[in-house]
Amino acid sequence: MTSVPEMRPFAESLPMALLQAREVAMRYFRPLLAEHDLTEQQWRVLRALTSADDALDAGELAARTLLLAPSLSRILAHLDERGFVTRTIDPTDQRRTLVELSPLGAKQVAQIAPESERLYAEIEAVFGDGELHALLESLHQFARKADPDPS
Amino acid sequence: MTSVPEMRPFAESLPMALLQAREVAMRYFRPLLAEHDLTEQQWRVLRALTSADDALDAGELAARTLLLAPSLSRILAHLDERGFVTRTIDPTDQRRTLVELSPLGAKQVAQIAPESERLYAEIEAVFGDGELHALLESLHQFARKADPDPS
DNA sequence: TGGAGGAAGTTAACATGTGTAGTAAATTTC
DNA sequence: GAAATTTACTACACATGTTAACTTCCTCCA
Repeated sequence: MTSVPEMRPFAESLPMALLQAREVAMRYFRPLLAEHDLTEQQWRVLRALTSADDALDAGELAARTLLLAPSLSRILAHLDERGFVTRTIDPTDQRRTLVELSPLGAKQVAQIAPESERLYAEIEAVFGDGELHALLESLHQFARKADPDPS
Repeated sequence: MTSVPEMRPFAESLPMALLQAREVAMRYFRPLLAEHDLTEQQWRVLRALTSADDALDAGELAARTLLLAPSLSRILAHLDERGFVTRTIDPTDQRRTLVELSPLGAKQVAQIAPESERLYAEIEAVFGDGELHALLESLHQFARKADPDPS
């Protein structure tokens, strides 16, 4: 009989709790994104570019969207095909690719944003405004303090 | 000029905060899993079976690991090949597949568990024991209260 | 100054995630 | 008791996660 040493209950582990919470949150947004034929990751890219309000190089964009470079590369190819972003080589450093939201891409974001905000407000309402902000603060603090490699 | 309506800053959104926090947490465990040639998802399955301490049907296992049935199906095929789990048809309900941790699988878990617990303790130490428990409690509460479809 | 070493990005290969459709066994319904 | 429904799993298609290899370009220093 191979007995397993004491481990905390699976369902109560931090990684599972985070995954479960994210799953719950994303259930609000998935139908909206599906309506507009956007994956979660594609939306993250459009969102990050909107928030940056300027061109970003691929590395910076990867960091902000928490995507790996190879994934981002493919995603950008798709978004470029659909006309939502433009890619240009940085003239000051030709290794870098500058990514910018196109007018069509901005239009797409503008079309989705209101409904997205409505869903976010729904989450706030259900969970409680104060609780949500406390959770966010706790998450940010965790990311700051626990990051083993704050690159 | 297509102006985008007010949206909360991308980096402060709940889905990104959850993703970022999970990313930070997983950075502790990935090297350990890689050493043992296990993906995150495979480990979730082994962990869930260990925690259950009994055979689970595929549906229940999918629910507990937050995996979709098609993903779980493939993962189980791989774990079966490696001899970590066994799959048998439930004699009392032949629709169901019962999944059980094999002795070899249990041995594998037993080999990883101590180091995993050590890493978990490291996170507790860095972030603070109280803060971590508060965060976990908040995450569980969010999952309970905000789930739009508590199946 | 030019070549070694490093950095940025892409491509490739394989596994998993996600959604849709299909299949088989059990259950329900009439 | 047979058709319709339910339940669980499987098959397939496409997108992403992950690692490694490769290309091109930049930096730096002997």
